[in-house]
Amino acid sequence: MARPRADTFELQRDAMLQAAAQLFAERGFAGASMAQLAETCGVSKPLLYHYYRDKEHLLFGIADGYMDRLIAITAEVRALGLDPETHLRALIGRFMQEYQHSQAHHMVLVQDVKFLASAERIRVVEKQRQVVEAFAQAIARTRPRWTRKTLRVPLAMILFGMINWTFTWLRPDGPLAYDDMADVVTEIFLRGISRRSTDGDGEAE
Amino acid sequence: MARPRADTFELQRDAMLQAAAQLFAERGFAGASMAQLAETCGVSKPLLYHYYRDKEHLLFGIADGYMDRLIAITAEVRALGLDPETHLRALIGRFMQEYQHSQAHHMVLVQDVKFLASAERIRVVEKQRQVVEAFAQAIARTRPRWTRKTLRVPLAMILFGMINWTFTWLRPDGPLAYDDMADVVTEIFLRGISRRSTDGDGEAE
DNA sequence: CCTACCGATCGGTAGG
DNA sequence: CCTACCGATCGGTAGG
Repeated sequence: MARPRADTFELQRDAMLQAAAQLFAERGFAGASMAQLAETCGVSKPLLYHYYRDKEHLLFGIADGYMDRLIAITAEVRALGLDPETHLRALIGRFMQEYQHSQAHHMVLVQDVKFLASAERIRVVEKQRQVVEAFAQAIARTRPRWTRKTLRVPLAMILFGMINWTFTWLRPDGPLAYDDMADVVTEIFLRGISRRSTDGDGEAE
Repeated sequence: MARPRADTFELQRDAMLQAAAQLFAERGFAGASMAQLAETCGVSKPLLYHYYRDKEHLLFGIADGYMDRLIAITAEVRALGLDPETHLRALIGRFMQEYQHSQAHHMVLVQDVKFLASAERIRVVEKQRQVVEAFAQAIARTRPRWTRKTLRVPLAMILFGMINWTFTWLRPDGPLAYDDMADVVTEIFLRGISRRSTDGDGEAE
């Protein structure tokens, strides 16, 4: 009873975060103004500051919340208990599905995290590390015998390159579907890391 | 005799462009100030404006000049007259070598081209299209029989993802050498697109 | 939750 | 009349 508008509060807060993600993605964090954002949201600038302490707090909300979503996906897929190759396929597929609806959030994550203060930036980077680790593990499990330890993370980053770079060219309303892209990427990557490739030492079978 | 300091002029101009690339990469175009740049260069702000009309002109110089460099590399490799697979290997290798020394330029290209006015942005994007086309052609030549037309450019973008994403994680002074990364990427990609993969229609052999 | 403002700094240019 | 360059400050706008 003390806070009858709690639901509305959260909805309003989230709507502002979505609008901020869109604006930051378009103009960059430094290039976007709080006045523009207030206008987009149809509220006054002071009201914006009622929901978020400052501009950077909006940025942190976007990046941190998005990373929580990506970490949740890795956990959901892990809970399915799939065999290694199906597991990796599922990870790639689920991520591409998420990307299709999170273009703004992802662009903010890539280009604007550097504007966060040290403590907040470290929190976000640590969550990114968790996601990379989930992929590195999934990759390693498909080729348990040969993967060189030094290539564990680089292989994951190569895979992330293939799917994350789509933010520069793939459009949700374009001719190539995200699901098809996921299939193509999965095929290329699994074939690419198959027996003996990318590995020259004695651990190979 | 009329312009005895022409050489100095070009050197000074280029030094400013390098410093601007570094600063824009670190703080973003909108987040970097001309005062900071002038200080970094050890010159007055008005002198900066003597060499470059305005802030955006610096940005255009960085992006356009860098694209000229990348286009030149595709032309140099093409002039070698290599067989298809060696040609693609050479392209990847030469690009990774260039990337090792052009981190700032590439980050500016990816994150700040949106700040260019329409005409300048279109000029840069057109040069990017030329580089993508050079890669798409090189890829298609390695698998002349089966590559679906709809995947021509997407395959090139997948390859660019693998090498361009390195700007988010690979360090020139890190444990993994750029040359080794080029080898790993080339291996994965060539294996990945080998016979029948990523293609389900009758054109496959 | 608004109008009305602030200290500071922005990109760009004046006179000399 | 050109270039190369300075100290100081312009009109506007940023985050708050």
